[in-house]
Amino acid sequence: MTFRWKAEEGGAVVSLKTIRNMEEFAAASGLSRPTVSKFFHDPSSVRPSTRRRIEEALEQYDYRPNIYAVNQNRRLTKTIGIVVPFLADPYFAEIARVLEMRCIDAGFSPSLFSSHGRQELENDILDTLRSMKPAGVLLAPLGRGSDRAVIESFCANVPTVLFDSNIDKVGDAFVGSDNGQFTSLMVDYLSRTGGSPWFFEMETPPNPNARKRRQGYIAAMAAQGHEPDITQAQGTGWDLEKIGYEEGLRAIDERKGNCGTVLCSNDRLAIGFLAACFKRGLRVGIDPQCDIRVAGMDGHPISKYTAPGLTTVAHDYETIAGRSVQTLFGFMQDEDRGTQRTEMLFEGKLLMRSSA
Amino acid sequence: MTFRWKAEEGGAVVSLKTIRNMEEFAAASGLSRPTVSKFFHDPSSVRPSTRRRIEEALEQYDYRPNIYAVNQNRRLTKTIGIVVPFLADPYFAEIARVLEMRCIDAGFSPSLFSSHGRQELENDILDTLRSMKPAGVLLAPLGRGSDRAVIESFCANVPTVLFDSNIDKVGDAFVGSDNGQFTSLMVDYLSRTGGSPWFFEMETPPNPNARKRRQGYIAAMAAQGHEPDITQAQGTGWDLEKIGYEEGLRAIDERKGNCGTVLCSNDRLAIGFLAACFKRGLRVGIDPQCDIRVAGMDGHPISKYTAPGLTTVAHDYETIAGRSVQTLFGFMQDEDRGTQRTEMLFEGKLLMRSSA
DNA sequence: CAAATATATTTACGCGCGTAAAGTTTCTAT
DNA sequence: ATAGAAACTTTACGCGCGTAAATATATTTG
Repeated sequence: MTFRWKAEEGGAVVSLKTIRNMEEFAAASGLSRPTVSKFFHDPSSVRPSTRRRIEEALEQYDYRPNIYAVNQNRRLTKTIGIVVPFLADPYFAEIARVLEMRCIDAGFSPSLFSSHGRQELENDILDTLRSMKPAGVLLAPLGRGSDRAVIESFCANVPTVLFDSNIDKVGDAFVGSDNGQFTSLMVDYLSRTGGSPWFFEMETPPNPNARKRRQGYIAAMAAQGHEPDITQAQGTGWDLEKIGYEEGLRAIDERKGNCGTVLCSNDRLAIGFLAACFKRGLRVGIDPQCDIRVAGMDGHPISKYTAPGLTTVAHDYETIAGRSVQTLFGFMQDEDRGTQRTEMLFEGKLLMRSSA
Repeated sequence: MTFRWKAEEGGAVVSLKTIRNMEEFAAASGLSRPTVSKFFHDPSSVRPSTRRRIEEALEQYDYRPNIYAVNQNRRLTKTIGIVVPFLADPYFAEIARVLEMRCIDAGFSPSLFSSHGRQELENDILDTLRSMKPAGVLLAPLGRGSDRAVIESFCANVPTVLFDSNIDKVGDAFVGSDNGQFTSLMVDYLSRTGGSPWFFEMETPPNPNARKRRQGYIAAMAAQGHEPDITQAQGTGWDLEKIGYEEGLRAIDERKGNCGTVLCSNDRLAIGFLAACFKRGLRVGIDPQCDIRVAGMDGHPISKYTAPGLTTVAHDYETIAGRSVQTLFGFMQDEDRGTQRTEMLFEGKLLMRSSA
């Protein structure tokens, strides 16, 4: 038996047995194991005096129940899985951060995963996650790159709320941004303040929202009686600034400086495009003496600090995160989930800065 | 007992019992549980013919051992903890990504945590992590904001490699960048190509590397016979671009346009500073007709796409990640870890772009 | 083909905890 | 004070798997 010695405030010394399990901890606090077990399940479920005794013992011995033993015997754990397609993307980093905080505040243990843009990793993650018996999962799927069958079967077993990218009829709910509104809002603004924009996007974007944004652009232009004017960038993967830069150069050259106003499908593309403008000596901004106006969409954390500041439509991060978690919690209680699937779309907020 | 029916290719139908545990799975594959257990521990430890039988059964039944039961009975798990101070910072997002991939490739399950810049969360994470019995932990501590005692006691129990921020004598090893070299390299370059820089940093930076960079700056300036010229930005937290922007405006105004060359303590600060320059109408660049040269340090993913491209010193991400993981694996085997602590510092690479 | 060796089986215990049932003590309310 | 409820203790089983020991079977070697 191991002993360690701990100096008390008064100078007295008390022998502290190293606690190996709940049995020993219960003995140390002068209670029975079932009572202590009850306490860890819900501290308010025991008598206040009992609770105090346990909490005092807890300070002395810093014991924690073995999570593996606990989780083995629970049907469901207190874990909430959070899966994003690409964590190195600041948008997902930011929303994951907010989601994590909300889960922690609600007394759950978030477990964060990134698919790193790869289908086989997304599948592996869902496989792992299923075996973790999570209380629920917040999933932003790869989208285009997802294996629908895998995600579908996963959602059949685990309460899941999809966010960011929707997959038709999969999961208990979807929470995301109204991409159509994003584009129509921005097209409207750009048209009023200068001229209607051409659209700069990827031909094969990694994220399916891009498609909705394109459709939104086309619709918004049509509503104003304009022909859509779309330039598609080549390239695949998540290195969006690079693609925006390189293909931006090409686009600028093709248009021979006659650029007017460009709406980029997302902020990272726009950031690359801004670099391309700088490279070609184009002055960017809403100011009449400038050569081109550039706008983006997403409200990327850095968009405020580009030169010039990027005019964009920002996701409502807080609301999306809040509603995702809240919706998930609803389904976690619900016995007969799967009966009705809800979709929630939130509007973006126009951030007028000096680039357009 | 639950049955489900599965149509075979030939049209034949086979009854598939739902496998509940290793016992049932062993029965289904016509083997004993201990043998199957051995297989999952190491597939090559059973006879090839046996292995084939299990793998075939595995395809039919997609059974996975209960991770909680497995981990309860193992002294150590196959988990590797990865802890970063702030995941929404692209530098940490990027290095975490690389670390994760390396762990996966080595057959481990990375578990990713962000302290979100808060000490109490860092402590909680370490607490959780300890109870997870991880094989090892890769820890980038908050640094200044860390609770030394907590980290120390954690490292005493778990093989831990610190990265990014060093804490004196804590952990089995430290792997990071040589911040002194970063600054001396940059000061050297800037002095040769224009004039020696003044230094723009935070007064109370969230990351302790900032201190080393300041010292490096002072030393490098002294080596060239110059007086150091340091401007300290106010503000706390991780919103570095904002601080760089707002305090950058102040610094520019104080210097009345007479700015010369500025070296920012890190790229995010520099990005904010660039925005401040743009706001004040200062032309940034190495070109003689520009008003100011701006340099940063870190090799931030976006630094290439600022306008103008940011001259900076880049971390050797791949090497740092690789050596961190490799070092950790070494200590994981080692029985008498703790005898000697190693520190590895890697040099940064100068990225000459057009901002300085 | 027999002996030597490698591999599998059988049996059994332990891990740390959830949880149910029955009995005992403590609290609350009249 | 006393009944009744609430909380606790005791006892006991189960979860799914790791793992050790003894035994049985299969494979390799000469």
